[in-house]
Amino acid sequence: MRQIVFYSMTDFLFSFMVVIIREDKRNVRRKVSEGEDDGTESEEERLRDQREREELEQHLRERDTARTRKLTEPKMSKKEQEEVARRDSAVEKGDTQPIRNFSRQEYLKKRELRKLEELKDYLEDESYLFGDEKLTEAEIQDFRYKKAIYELIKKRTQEEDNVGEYRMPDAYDQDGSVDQEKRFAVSVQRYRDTGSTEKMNPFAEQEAWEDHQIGNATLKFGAKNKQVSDNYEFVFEDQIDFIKASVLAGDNYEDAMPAKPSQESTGKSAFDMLREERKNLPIYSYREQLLNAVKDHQVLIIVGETGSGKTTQIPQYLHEAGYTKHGKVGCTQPQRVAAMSVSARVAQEMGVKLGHEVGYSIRFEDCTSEKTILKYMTDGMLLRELLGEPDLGSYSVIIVDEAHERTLHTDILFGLVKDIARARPDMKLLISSATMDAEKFSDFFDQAPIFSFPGRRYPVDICFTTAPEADYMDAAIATVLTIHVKEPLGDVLVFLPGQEEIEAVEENLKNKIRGLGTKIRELIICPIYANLPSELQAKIFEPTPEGARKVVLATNIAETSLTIDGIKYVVDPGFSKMKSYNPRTGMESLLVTPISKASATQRAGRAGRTSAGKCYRLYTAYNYYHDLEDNTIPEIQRTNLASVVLSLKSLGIHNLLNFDFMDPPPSEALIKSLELLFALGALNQLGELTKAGRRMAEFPLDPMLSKMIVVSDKYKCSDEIISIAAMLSIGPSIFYRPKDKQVHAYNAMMNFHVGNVGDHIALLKIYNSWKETNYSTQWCYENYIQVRSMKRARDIRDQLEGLLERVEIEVSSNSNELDSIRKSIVAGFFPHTAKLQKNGSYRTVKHPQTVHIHPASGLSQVLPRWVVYHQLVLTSKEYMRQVTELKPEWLIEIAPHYYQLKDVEDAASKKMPKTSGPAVV
DNA sequence: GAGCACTGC
Repeated sequence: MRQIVFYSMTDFLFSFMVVIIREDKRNVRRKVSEGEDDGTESEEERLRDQREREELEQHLRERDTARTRKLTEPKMSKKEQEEVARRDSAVEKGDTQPIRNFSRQEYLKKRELRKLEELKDYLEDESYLFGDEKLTEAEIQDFRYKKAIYELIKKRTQEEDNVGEYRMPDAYDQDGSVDQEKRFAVSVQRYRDTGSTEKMNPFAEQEAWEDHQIGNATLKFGAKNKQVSDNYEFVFEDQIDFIKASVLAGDNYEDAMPAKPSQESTGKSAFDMLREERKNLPIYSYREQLLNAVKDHQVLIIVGETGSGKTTQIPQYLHEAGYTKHGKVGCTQPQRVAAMSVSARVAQEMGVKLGHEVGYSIRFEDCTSEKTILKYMTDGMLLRELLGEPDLGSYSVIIVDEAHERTLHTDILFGLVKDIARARPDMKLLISSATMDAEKFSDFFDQAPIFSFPGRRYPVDICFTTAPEADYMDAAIATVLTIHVKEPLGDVLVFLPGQEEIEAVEENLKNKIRGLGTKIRELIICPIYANLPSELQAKIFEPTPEGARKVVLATNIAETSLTIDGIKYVVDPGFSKMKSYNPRTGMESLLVTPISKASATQRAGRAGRTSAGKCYRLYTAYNYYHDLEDNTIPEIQRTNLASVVLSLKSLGIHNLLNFDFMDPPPSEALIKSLELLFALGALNQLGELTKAGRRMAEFPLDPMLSKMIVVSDKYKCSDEIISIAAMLSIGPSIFYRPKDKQVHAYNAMMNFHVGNVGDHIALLKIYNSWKETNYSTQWCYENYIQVRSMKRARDIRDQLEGLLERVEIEVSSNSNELDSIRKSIVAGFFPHTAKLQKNGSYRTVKHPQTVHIHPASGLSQVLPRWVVYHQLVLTSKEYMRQVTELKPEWLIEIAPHYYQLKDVEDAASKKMPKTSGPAVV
């Protein structure tokens, strides 16, 4: 939103900046050469200079036109253009006086008012959103987007009328030069003083920045022959101004951090040292208070920053206080790795073997025994345990750790665990979270007391840009280079939304570095995202060589999932990709969205893990306070709930709409899921779990996949079906497509689609081929397939195979009968069917909407008349992913309760050509 | 001929 609004202004000033930058470059060059031969340039240098300038100008021209093209704002009138041209020529002549008088603000205001009028009627009427004529999700997005812009403009014009023309108080000296310190002080003051932030002029920063830039122009051109300041050597084209707006306080950081335990320096045993270290943790001094609080209250909210030791220490304290005498202490983590590493650490501290008194339990791996009293596990694992032990009778304490992350499973646990605590007064419940949202947790858990203690962290300076950035990627690159040149050594972490952006930035940075040559220190660029093969991922953990700097370009993976030591600078453009789910259409989409304040804080905190750090936010403080949400929308409100509903039903929760959610999901999503489960035969008309439903709930899969497995018993192909289910549930990360070998990768993939068997069967072929090569890694490389994904598929398949026995399904193979495999698929996915239209698109059968076969599908060129699909995604179009052909009569045969003859008969009556491919009209 | 943030059972 802010990008577009401010775009025009940034762009407007761009012509000025070009001049400034050009001049800067010249000055630098001049400075360097002057030092050597007293201002006289050699011919060679002059030519080089000229060439460079031409290159620069060419580059700027290109970028200029690119930006102009993007611009959606109304163009300036001819008169206005003439005025600007006149001012421009004044600048060229070095006569800067007129610029300061130019009524830029009036022009902008006029233009915005015009825009306001255009949008007014459309945007003040909400019925577009809720009227009879339903809009698509994309249209609604667009509407909201425009509306937000409109609100901003409206607010601004109103405020400007009240405030009058903006002037920077006291920031400029008489002669027009800028006192930087004063100026920053004023800027900072703006955020401190405004008790009611509403009163702030939202564009103050923008204008301050503009004034500043113009001030620069004045300074530079007025001082052409004067001495240029000497405190820099390189000037980057897009250097960005930051203001330090706040400090993410480090808690107790000045307290002696325990020196890294080094075996040789002390004569103590490792065990003693661990014990010493435990006493140094911030939580240690609160031990007695904490235990008293646990004794007095059944439910307790614990707030402590990361690094306070709460995850490792609290269970031990509880054990020492005797809570493990009559049951286990269970501690949930959102991630597998966390559960494993934390339990290993605790076992070490307690001097026991992992898996005995201290253990962990995650999917595919249960490292516990009968002796286990402290059990770490993933939240989803506890949810699975609840299916077998609904009152958690074997636990005396449950700790829900990292509750602020609000994962889907954590959110469900909240409701369940709250209910159990009411029924079991002897059970203690601790909810542990980082600072955010403590009150909300307390409210939810019947006003449970909050126990908070400090963590240990170094302070992080937070810097905002003084002006919004039009292109966050350019800005990120510029910031990284500025840090590299100006700041002391220390690694940099850049957050980017996705793989594509990371690759682009990597490329661009490398080019820039090459251009700068050997004058700067070495810069090592490490990309990291989940789909990156693990051997390349490991690169980020390699220590940085002496004298060099490492730049880590990361997705959200670096926000919570992995921590990198040695990061001192964080660059945060303020965006991430977020999945959203539309229950009405059943469509998923992945959108680049602004992050929340909570994740901004989390990102900033990544800079202060091993020493004091700095965080550069590529947005303004105004954006931060006004445009960012406080918290990220919890996962439960933006996901498909079918499997959640099935689990809850099998836990005996009948009235789901009244289930005690901390943030209830949209009821539409719940109802959709209930409908689906009813159609699949997992629920009866009363909403009770059927026998089939109970069997389906055993599988840790989406209900449609579970149904497919349960039905495969009938078609005697369960062996094939569980392979397909495993492959489907690892998602789209099976294929590895390096940019330079796209064609090879594509051909390799198409090998599995020979005979147009459909994507499901192709997945089966991939799995079986891999199995035949004895799970060969080499085979994966040859076929551009990700080994990691395949290994996961094998794990899942093994687990499913084990579960088959539990629900009394025989493993039976019938690999020659592809149709029976297809029928099993249809039996699970019959609500996901679509029929070919004359124009080559598809229409879903039950809730008609236009969709297309995803280009990555093997059938995207074949276009069968009827297809069953695994998933709908909204990207550039509405796409069906993983498609298989079916015969329409199967629908009547398999799902007579769902499809009537009329749903499928028109295909038979209309004489469509038998050959595949769209009919020509 | 598009595009895949991240977890988890």
